[in-house]
Amino acid sequence: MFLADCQARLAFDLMTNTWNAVVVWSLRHGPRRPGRLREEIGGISVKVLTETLRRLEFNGLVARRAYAEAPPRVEYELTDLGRSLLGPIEAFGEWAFHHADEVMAAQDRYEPAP
Amino acid sequence: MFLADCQARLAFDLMTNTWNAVVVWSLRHGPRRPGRLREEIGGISVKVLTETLRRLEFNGLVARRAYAEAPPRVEYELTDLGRSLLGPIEAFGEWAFHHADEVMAAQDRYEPAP
DNA sequence: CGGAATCCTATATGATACTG
DNA sequence: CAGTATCATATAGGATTCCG
Repeated sequence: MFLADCQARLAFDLMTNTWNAVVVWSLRHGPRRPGRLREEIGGISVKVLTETLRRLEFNGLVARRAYAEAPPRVEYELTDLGRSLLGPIEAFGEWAFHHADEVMAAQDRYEPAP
Repeated sequence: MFLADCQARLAFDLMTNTWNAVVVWSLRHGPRRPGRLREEIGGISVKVLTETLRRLEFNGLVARRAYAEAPPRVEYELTDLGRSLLGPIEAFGEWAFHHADEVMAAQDRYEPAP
């Protein structure tokens, strides 16, 4: 189905960035301003959040709206395309919820081959 | 549901490595030797494949079997835990299959904000 | 406030050569 | 063949500073 140069590699390029999925997910309930996104996400620098939002915008997952006010106000929200990704992302969230303990147990058990 | 330090961040750490999901997916049909994995995946170096397999092993997704033969033979296969990840991975593959054209169209349309 | 610019560091990846 | 070691590079990420 995928591997090498096929289309799913595209989806992987979208999701293998550390923050892409996290930011998409944090926009699931509606438009958000960058400052609030940073609070909700936690541990992401201004620079990386901006870069991530630009990348998501470039790929059509997120729309940016700037208002002509002072101080400036900007909001980001998911496009229809971005919302269509919430299901697959949630599938991973569900997986983690149900299997995180097994992963951690495996990590404890692990020892390198001789 | 996730963000910050919760469990789904664990799943993200598993999937945000460029090759983790690709390698798991390439093992979906059963045990594979490293050489064949490299052929099927394409574009992955020996070093990175080895590192990825070690990481998947460490997290309990993949099992390694070495046979005492000459020349050496090694096989990797998914554990039950690894197989449980195929569903979520496939969800992304399906998404890509259905939306790749929209993403590419968005990329063509994109122009940076002034 | 949003974000661009700069600098610095850590990590990821690849190519190559070498070992058992 | 499987895997390690080494080197070299590219990318990601963070911290800080400055601007409109």
